[in-house]
Amino acid sequence: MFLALRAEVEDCLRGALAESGYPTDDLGIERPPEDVEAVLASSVVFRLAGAAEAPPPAVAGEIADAISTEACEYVAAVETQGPYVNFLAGERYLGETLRAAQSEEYGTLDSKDTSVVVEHTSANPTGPVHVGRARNPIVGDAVARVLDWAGYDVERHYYVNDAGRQIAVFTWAYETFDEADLPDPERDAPEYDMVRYYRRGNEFLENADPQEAEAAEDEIEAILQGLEAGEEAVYERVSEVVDTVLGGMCDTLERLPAEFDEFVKETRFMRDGSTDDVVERLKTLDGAVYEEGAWQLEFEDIEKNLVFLRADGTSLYTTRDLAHHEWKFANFDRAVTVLGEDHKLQAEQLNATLSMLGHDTEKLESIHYSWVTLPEGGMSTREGTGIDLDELLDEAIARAREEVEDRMGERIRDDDLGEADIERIAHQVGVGAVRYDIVAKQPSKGITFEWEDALDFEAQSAPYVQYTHARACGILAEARSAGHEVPDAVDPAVLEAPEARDLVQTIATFPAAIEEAAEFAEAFNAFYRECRVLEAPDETRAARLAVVVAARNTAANALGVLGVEAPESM
RNA sequence: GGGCACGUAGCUCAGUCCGGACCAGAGCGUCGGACUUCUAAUCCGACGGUCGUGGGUUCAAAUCCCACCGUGCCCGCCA
Repeated sequence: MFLALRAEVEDCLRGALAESGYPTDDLGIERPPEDVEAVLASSVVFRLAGAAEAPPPAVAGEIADAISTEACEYVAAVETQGPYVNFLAGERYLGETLRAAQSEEYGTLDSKDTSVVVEHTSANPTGPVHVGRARNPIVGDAVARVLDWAGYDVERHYYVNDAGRQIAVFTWAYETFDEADLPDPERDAPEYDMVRYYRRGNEFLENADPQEAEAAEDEIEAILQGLEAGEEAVYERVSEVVDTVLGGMCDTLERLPAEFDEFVKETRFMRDGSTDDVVERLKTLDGAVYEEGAWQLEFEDIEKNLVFLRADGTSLYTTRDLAHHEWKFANFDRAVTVLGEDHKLQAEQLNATLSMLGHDTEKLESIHYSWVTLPEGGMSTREGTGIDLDELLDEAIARAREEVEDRMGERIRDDDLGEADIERIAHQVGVGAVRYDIVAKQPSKGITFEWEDALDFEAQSAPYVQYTHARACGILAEARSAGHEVPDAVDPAVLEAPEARDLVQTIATFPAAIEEAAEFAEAFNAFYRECRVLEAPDETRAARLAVVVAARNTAANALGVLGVEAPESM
């Protein structure tokens, strides 16, 4: 309804401006501050400073007078307040919102008939997922959910690096070292088991005497060459390592949950010849140069050249990623990639190159996030420093569980929560708090990991919104057992309490701003405090029950978009 | 050294794109209040800010421009 209201406001304003002979290119529509009753407002008068001769408030009055609300469905009145033109919504707006929000699908937008591939995480399969990387699956999964909600056909992809030097090192190390010489794994899971070889291999390459190191480098080089040549045997050796580690990493990611429709391997674009094909086309570009035995590409506004073919004839990560993106262009309408900030330069070069190859890079979007660091510094899989995502989730659930158990004693509601409920709530709240903490912050900002901040169970956190959902469910459960029906149609005039009206107005903006979950929860809690539902007179109770259903659906969907579970009790 | 981000209350952050009701908001923490009531993981109030610093543009700047300071990332025939 909010979207329809906004469209109506735009029409009214544009019409009034045209009538008075003012430009209509910038309508200046905005949300007014909380203490103003209007749903939408316009500061267009400021932008008319030159064209209008009169003082701003007078111009605002002139515009307001020129608007007729008779033809409007949702706009009930237009007022001015100083230079601002304010638009107030009518009963119909509330009624329609309430009706729309009765649907469990509330907030979804119509299909856009556009496919979009969201690539996220894509961490090298070298070891356990650590917290430094954890922003990627959480942000990526939330982006995919939002796009899905917004009507796009979304596919989630994990791009698997199974062709790089690190993987060749890993494969060599796995085949070379003996498990008996390795430390015990930190956890009983495949990636924790495997990462020990990787760490040992890197350690060896750094510290071994030059002759031994060189022999190892020859073996690593042979693996890279084998992959480049498409040798099946080499591919199988590498796959054993990659698939094992990746399988373990995915078990961890599923706990968030972050799941994927497809795992796209780099080697795929070597085996099907598309990497070679890209290389051939790159060589013919104007910016292509052959220097010191390697093929490179020069850019107009990027200082650094892109080497796309090594002197030994093998391809590089970005070369394969070019083939990968051409494949995306061929199969999807749009593509979004979630990447760490360390990939910024690479992403710029990728984009510039794709555009030189004749692709429309407007269809691509990348979201860069900054690393999560520890107070004492960064995290590294190779060095084994940092906190693993498994560890964070375990701790989050354990702390949430403590919290649930603490609260059991002072619980008023007698709904007999059993051990299974405690387990469920601890899981929902713990994981939800972690996700919310990550999603609530702009990806570009650095985060220093602190247990206390990541695991906040109070206001402005996932549990805050989850709690409103549980409260709404509680009311509805009581209503059901008392035999109260939720009415099909509601006369909004019955909703006299300002808190009820305010809540419905907040619910109305949800489709436009799904991330305003906390704001909505606040409105619900005010309603909860001031408006008794079950003890109200019949007609009022019915209307308020409809509001509760609307609120429950809004809470469930706001959480759903963030990928957080909505508990029916907690 | 060059490029890109980030810098707002003690702490964690909104607001910055598209300057206007913002003489800046929220949560946490601190202090004080509210459970005989549909879940107190809630609610109400108080305290708390040179919007990194200095210039500039404008009727108007946290928001735009310039310089500087601090932090992070990048500048590999690694990914």
